[in-house]
Amino acid sequence: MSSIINNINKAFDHRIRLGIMSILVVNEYADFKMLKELLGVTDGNLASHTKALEKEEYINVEKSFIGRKPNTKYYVTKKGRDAFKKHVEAIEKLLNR
Amino acid sequence: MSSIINNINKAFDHRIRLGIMSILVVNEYADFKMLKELLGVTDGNLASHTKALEKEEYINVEKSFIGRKPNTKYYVTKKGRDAFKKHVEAIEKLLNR
DNA sequence: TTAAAGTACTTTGTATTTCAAAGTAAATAG
DNA sequence: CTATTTACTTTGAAATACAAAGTACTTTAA
Repeated sequence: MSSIINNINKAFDHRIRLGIMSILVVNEYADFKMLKELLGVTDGNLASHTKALEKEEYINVEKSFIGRKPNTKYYVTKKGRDAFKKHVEAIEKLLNR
Repeated sequence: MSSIINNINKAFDHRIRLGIMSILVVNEYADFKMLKELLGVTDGNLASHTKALEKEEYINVEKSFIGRKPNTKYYVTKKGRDAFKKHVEAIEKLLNR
């Protein structure tokens, strides 16, 4: 049952989602445009990765209008922050065996 | 062109391949059974991930018989070791921003 | 001695995931 | 106005992940 990769969270086991989380844990929030630019990904690709994290309740999404333009903000949840911490620890443990 | 996830190597961006590499960089070699047990994966799954790393020339494969039983040993290549080092540094950089 | 179970993989096919292109809708620029 | 840009969402094909089944033996044990 227990293996050396057991505590690596599948939800974070992709560079784009790892990037999203590492941005959100230090920034409190980021909007679609900011994530897109920092990560250098296409729109559709980013949307599907944020959706996956949202589904797990690791981030939440707040839609509003800034002036008359739509704006989507992403926040990490408590659950997400905790899970990410465990994930990072698991990676570090794996790499420093 | 350059983003915060740019130096993360797609070939290592999966927990199983990350696990395989982290085993191989410290052990010089591991056989199929050892990898399977350490990682807790199914046979077919392990085979496809080792094949992916082999294709990139990050590991090489040596088939022989131990007694009368087939045995497959995996070694990390120089190229693999270098690429993995860069990958690990990229992850660490990302996580400690 | 032969049947059953185990070992060490490989092959196959489906399910899931990833991704970019195209689509939508409103804003701003010319 | 019309054209382009911004800010996303939807769609569907392609790639990937995965387990189950298959192959080719070897070992156990009745």
